[in-house]
Amino acid sequence: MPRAETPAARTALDRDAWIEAAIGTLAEHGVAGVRVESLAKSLGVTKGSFYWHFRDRPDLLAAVLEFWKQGRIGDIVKQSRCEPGQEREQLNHLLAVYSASRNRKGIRIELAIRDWARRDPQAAAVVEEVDAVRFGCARRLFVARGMSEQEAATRSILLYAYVFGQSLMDCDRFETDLPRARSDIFALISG
Amino acid sequence: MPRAETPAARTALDRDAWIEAAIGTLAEHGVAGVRVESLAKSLGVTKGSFYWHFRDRPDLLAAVLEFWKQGRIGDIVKQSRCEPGQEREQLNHLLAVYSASRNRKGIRIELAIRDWARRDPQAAAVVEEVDAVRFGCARRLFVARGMSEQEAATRSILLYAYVFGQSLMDCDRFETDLPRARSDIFALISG
DNA sequence: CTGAGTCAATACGGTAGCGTATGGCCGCGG
DNA sequence: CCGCGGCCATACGCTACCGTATTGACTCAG
Repeated sequence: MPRAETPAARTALDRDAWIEAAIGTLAEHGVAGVRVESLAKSLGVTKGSFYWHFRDRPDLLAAVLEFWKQGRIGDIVKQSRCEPGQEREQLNHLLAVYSASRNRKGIRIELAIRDWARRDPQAAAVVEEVDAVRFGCARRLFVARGMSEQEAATRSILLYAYVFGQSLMDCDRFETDLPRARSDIFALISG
Repeated sequence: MPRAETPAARTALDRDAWIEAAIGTLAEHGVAGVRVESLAKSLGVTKGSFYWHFRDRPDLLAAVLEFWKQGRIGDIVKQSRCEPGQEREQLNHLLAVYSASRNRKGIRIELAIRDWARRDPQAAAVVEEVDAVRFGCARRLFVARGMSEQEAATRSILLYAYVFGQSLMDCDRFETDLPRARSDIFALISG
């Protein structure tokens, strides 16, 4: 089976393979768990390959952060764009999409990166950027519904705090009628 | 300076010293960061001492979990006890006490343990126990204010999700008038 | 056909951490 | 004063990593 890609494209692709593998183990074991040799084994190669594509481990981690940042920013602007008048539905959509029940993998990645950010300034900067964009998107939706800037900001904080906080807990344990609880909570947050 | 303790008391004390040191680095570097040799160095001894007091590293980590569990359960029942009629104030008190602005250290420990719990069943079980007790306390306060079991449960979920979620974010970046935002949020959650 | 470029395997030295084994030191009961 | 148990130090072997250096295989252009 011949390779269809040009050499340049192959290089780029392989970097991405490493990055995606890294994100996988990041989600499962945290930053401390992404190690070049175990990554190599999971990819079926040796680290000889790794040090071809990356200068060193920090280089890979920086690439992971960049990859994640682009993905998250792209996602939030897509998920929060809506027709005028549909803002409330769109907010509900946001809550659903970012909740832990769907999107388990994404949540795990998110939590791993936020944990990482607590110790690494690079990661912290990326998380801050992503948060700022998300916050702006939510705020815009609230304002479009006629709320004051103040109230929009407050509700946006509550919204994201709730989303991330929920992902830290196992709500299923406490509430049997979770769908109803969620819709009640949505009503509280969204006004 | 002679030691006043009996040998038995000394042993117990030393175990606690290791546990507290472990919790310190747990807060700073996560579970992966608590290593017996670096812990020993920070305590001014060698690991020869460690393996006297603990069977191995997992033994220490289990002790850390137990210590934390007892502390958290004791704390929440204390913080949520109140005179009849004071329930709303007590809920506000809870929000204040568990928010990140005060209690930084506690929050860091909490987050580190929750991150740990995502990969370790032992830790997960402890977190679940603590969460259940906390949830029960909050629910009781809401019910005492005359809410239905259903609504009390829903608001309790929102309350804790907000508290933990907020500790994951740097809200200061988004909102200049944070005190006002907080009191607005409290009003939304607490009804 | 050959030389350059791409990607990976292998082998190496170095560090950090775990757990064990063993040997001291020191205080206390006999 | 002796011995013993509580507490710690030292030394060791082992594994898991990191990063480098070297070499090899395979591909293409000229």
